Amino acid sequence: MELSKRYQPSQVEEEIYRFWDEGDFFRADIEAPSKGPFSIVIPPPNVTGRLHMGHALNNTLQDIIVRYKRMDGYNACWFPGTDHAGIATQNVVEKVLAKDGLSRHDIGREAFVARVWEWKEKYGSEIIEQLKFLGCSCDWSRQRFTLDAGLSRAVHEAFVKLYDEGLIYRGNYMINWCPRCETTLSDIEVEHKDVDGNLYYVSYKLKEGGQITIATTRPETMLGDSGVAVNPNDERHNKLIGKTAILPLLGRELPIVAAEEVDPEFGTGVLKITPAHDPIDFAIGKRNNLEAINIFTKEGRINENGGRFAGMTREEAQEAVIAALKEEGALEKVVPYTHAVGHCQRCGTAVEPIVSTQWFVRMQPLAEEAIAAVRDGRVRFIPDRWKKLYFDWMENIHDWCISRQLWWGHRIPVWYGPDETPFAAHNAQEAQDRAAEHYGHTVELRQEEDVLDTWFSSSLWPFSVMGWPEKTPDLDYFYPTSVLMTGFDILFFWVSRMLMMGLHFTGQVPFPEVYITPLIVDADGQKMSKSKGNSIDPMDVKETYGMDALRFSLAQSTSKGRSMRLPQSLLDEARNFLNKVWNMSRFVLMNLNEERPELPKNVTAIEDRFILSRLSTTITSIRENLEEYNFNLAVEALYAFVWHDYCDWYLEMAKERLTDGDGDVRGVLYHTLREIVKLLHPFVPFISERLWRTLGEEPASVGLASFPEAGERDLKAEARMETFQEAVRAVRAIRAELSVPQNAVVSVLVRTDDQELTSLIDELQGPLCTLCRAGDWRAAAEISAPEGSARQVIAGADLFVPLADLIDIAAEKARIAKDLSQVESDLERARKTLANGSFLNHAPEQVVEKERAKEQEFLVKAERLRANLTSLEG
RNA sequence: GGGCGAGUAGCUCAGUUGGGAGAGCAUCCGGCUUACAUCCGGAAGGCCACAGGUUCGAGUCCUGUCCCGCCCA
Repeated sequence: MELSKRYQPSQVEEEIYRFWDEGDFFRADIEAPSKGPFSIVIPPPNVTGRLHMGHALNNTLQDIIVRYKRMDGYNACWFPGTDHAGIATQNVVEKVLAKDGLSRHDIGREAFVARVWEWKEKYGSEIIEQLKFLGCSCDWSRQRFTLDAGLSRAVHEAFVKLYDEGLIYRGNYMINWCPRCETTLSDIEVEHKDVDGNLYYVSYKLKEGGQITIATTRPETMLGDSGVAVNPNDERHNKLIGKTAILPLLGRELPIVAAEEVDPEFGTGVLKITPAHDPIDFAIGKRNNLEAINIFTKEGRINENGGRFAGMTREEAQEAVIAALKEEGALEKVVPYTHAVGHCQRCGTAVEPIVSTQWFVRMQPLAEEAIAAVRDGRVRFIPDRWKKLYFDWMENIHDWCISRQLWWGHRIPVWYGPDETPFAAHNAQEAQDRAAEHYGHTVELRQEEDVLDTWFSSSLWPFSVMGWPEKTPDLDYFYPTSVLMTGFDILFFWVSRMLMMGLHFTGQVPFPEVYITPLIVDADGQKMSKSKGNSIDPMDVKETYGMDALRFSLAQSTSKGRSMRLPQSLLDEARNFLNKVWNMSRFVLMNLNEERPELPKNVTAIEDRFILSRLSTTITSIRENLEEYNFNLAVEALYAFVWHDYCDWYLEMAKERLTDGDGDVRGVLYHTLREIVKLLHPFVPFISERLWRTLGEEPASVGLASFPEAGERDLKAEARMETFQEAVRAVRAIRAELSVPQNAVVSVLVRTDDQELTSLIDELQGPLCTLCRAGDWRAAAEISAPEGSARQVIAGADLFVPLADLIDIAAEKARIAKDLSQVESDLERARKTLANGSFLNHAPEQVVEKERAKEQEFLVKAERLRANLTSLEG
């Protein structure tokens, strides 16, 4: 297989994508011999979703870990699937219907749900295809959907069990209502945003004579007022307690009650009480037996309780009420005021708090165990700090409103008898049986209309995907999963609930580790979102850079901060790197032809020992950093090794040996390349797979090859190589800074009495000459600088490059003077440190020794530089 | 109002027990040295936000301030 001169990702990715699809390489076999199970469940994306950067990041990181573990000998299984996403999916299909001028009510529940399924079958796999484009090595044979039959069973089982245990109840409470989606929302589905509004000061007459002034941001809600409250400690107003105010416009009588919740600092210190539409008012109303008057229809319009305002939207009602108050002379003043308003996370509509009968999960008993699991270390958060946020939320948890007035979702498995007694059951028959037992005879039952919050089924995901409540081999083998990787935005929605449900239903934590990914933000530090128009589409990046480049960039910028950016320069860098990888492979293969040499048993050449040692260091670094989820550090180690150690130095040194027919170099070159391809694979699966196939190695997919193991380090060789590099760089610097013509061949004289250095120069004569275009390098103790030489001081030696008339003496003097001043300031700092008595007394011995050595080094270097300078004077 | 995260080279960021400030991109200089110009070689660039404190020694630890972002109320 020939390699093109440039790496062209689109061709390669398409080819490899098909290869994986046909090869079915990611299917886990629980019977296969391995180091043991390793499993991850995917955060199931919405069926309506399209891949965004958050998905790309999250799934790239999961894939890196899964591929690494699979290569490292674990029986790795990544469970994929999608989420039925109640509101989002229902909205999508309603929009489709709307094009034909239809609403879901026009076609009815059954037909509507059928339409949604149709839609799902047709379009619901787009995001899965995109995950495949991204290179995700999920076990597609185990793909699930939160609304499929198996998962529905899990939901019914969980619901009935919680109900029977008294952990699910039905009750009339304040909930959040989205008038656009026409459903309840849980607390965390409401986003609070500051809104510029007004504070309206309204005058209420007192029945006993006189008046009071009440400030409110929402005058239209006064239509539902049933009381007035003041703080009992507020000297200005507490004498009003027990009196009666008269509601303007409607003339309703409002008892004035005492409530500690009233903030005397806010407005006038007098609060109007609308128990049906404010959580605080609800509590105050309940304590004082005030009527909760609902004034809204489910579409968010004023209902019959609003008298002449009935039928108006909230906005219209506000305007009309203000106008009427003005007319009545009850509006005292209007002051601009900014306040927080809850909005539907899904559609952005302002949420209406209303009192309504809904289904709830009693959270506290569930939370306790889940808190304990994190506290005692059964679950670890990475980064660790996230557990604080988790505790804060879990310790102040509220009951979870799980009923949704939607048609798309798990219909609540509750049936009502003729007297509204609820029977929770796995199915209609069981409900009949339970009802019959209750009533003593068969009755007609009516199933609850509402469906469950989508997150209810998601909370069961880590075990429901494995077949729970059945006792399946998968569940037995892969549960608990090994790690959960997701963004912090669903820490409450999903992670904490999975912990609670996992512990409750399986008695085990669903995952011992939770790795929280950073959030991708734009150049201004803003969250990427479709509505802001500041998001980058991964599919566009696929076209321009390829998915490997995207994955590489994402991994490279994934540190342990809370947010990360993805600048284009990073994508450029990744693309360049992959092109480099491509070309270095091409170079090696061109030189080897069909040969695939073994690594020699004993290598002797310094550069061979060096590259193998550095390879070991790199392997260790990648392994350690992946174990700790330090993706950026793993990538950095790999990048530096491949580009700098292997390409810049080893390959360059190998060139001459290849033409000389050296045997060792071929083996080392090829061995290292093969190891690099394997190391690359978790990060950039497409290009590495392509290269692996070109190498013709076994097994068929590099993803099934074993991950490299680190060998011994050879510090001696690394040190000698470092000296070599310093020498080469010194001559290159001379050439560049003194503008020695590119094609001029120079000689290098090294004055040193260091035997090792002398032998090193002898041994590496060839590469020394090649790498800095020298005719020869000569080392001896007795060497004096020829007339017109450039000079450079390296560790343990003076280096002279005779340039005769090519040399610009002034430039050379300036060059040396600059070095000298640098060394002198280093020397001075070292001297100062060592002159400090407390340093000598307090610092550890090694540190002092190190400082002494530095002083000596600088001293020698300065001396030599000065000598070089004076010799140029003459 | 409370909490969390960030502030290091022009840009994006590394810097994990406190001991001579790093990378990539961008910039400047020189090169089509045939694996790669998505490249090669060289150079320049930083009171590590600010002010205190601990320490022989602080980018790193403590306190406060400023600015930005996010979450919660």
